[in-house]
Amino acid sequence: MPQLSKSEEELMNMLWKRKKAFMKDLVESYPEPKPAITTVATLLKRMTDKGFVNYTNVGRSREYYPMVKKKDYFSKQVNGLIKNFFNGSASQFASFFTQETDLSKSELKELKKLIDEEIKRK
Amino acid sequence: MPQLSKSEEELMNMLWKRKKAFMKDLVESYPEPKPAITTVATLLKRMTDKGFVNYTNVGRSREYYPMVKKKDYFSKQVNGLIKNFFNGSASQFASFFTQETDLSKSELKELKKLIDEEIKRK
DNA sequence: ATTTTTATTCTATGTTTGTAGAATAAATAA
DNA sequence: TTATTTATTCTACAAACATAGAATAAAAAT
Repeated sequence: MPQLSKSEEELMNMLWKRKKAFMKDLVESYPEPKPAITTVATLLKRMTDKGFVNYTNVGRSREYYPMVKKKDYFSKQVNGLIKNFFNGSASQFASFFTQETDLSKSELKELKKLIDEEIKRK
Repeated sequence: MPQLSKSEEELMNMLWKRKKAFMKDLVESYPEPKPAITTVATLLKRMTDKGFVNYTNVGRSREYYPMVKKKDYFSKQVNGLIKNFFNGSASQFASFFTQETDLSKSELKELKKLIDEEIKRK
C-alpha cells in the first residue's frame, strides 16, 4: 500500500479532527483559497483506494471516516524518521528533539513529568 | 526550493554519514540490490540543483558534500510534522512521542537527564 | 594509436501527485 | 415535467519522481 501524499495528509488531518465528515464540510475546513470540490473528491477517492478512509452512504451523500488512527499513522511516520535518520535509535532522536525544538521551560517540565510516569509504568 | 524526495533523502543520509564522498562510494554504500550508477548520478544532480549538495572537482571526479546540516534539515522536518499534525504544539508532540515510541526504561532516564540540562539552560 | 574503462550528462519511460473541468446521475425546485 | 442544483466519477494534464539505458568525453591500458 502506498503512503499518503502531502496534500492527502493535510486532508486526512481534517478528517481526524472531525472524526467523520461529508466532503462538503471538508472543503469548508480548508483555509482560503479553498480548493475545487472536485479536487477534494479526487483526494478522497485516492485515499479510499489506498485504504486510509472509508465511508457510509447517507442519502445520496457519503460520510467519510478514517480507517487508521492518527496515533498509529504517526507512530509509523516517526518511527520511519527515526529509522532513516537516526540509525533506528529512538533515544538519539529524543535527544535531538529536546535540543532542537523550541520547547519552553514549562513545557519541558511538563514533559519531564510525563517521562516520569512512563518510567513508572515500565 | 523543493524538498528532497524519499530516495534523495536516503542518499543524503549516506552523505551525511560520510561527510563527503565520491559517487562511486555512495553507490557502494547502498544495500543490495544496488541501484545503477546512473540512478545515483541523476539523484546527485537533482540534489545539487536543489541546493542540498555541492562538490569539488578532484581530478576528473567530484567529491560531493552536504550543503545543509542534518540537524537543520531535521528541525524543518520535525517542525513541519508538528505543525501539520499537532496544531503546532511541540509539547503535544512530545507527549505523544514519549508514549508511542518504544524507549526503554534506561533510555527514558537518559532523556530525563537531557531535559534537565535543557531546563537549566533556559 | 586504438581499445577499454570511468565519470557525467542526456534522454526516456512509467508512476504518482496536484489540481480541476466535463460528464453523469439523482434530487429538488420552478 | 422541465430546469437547476448537488454529489460523485471520469478524464486530463502538467509537474515531480524513480529508475536507468544511451551518448559523450576523458583518461588509462594495451
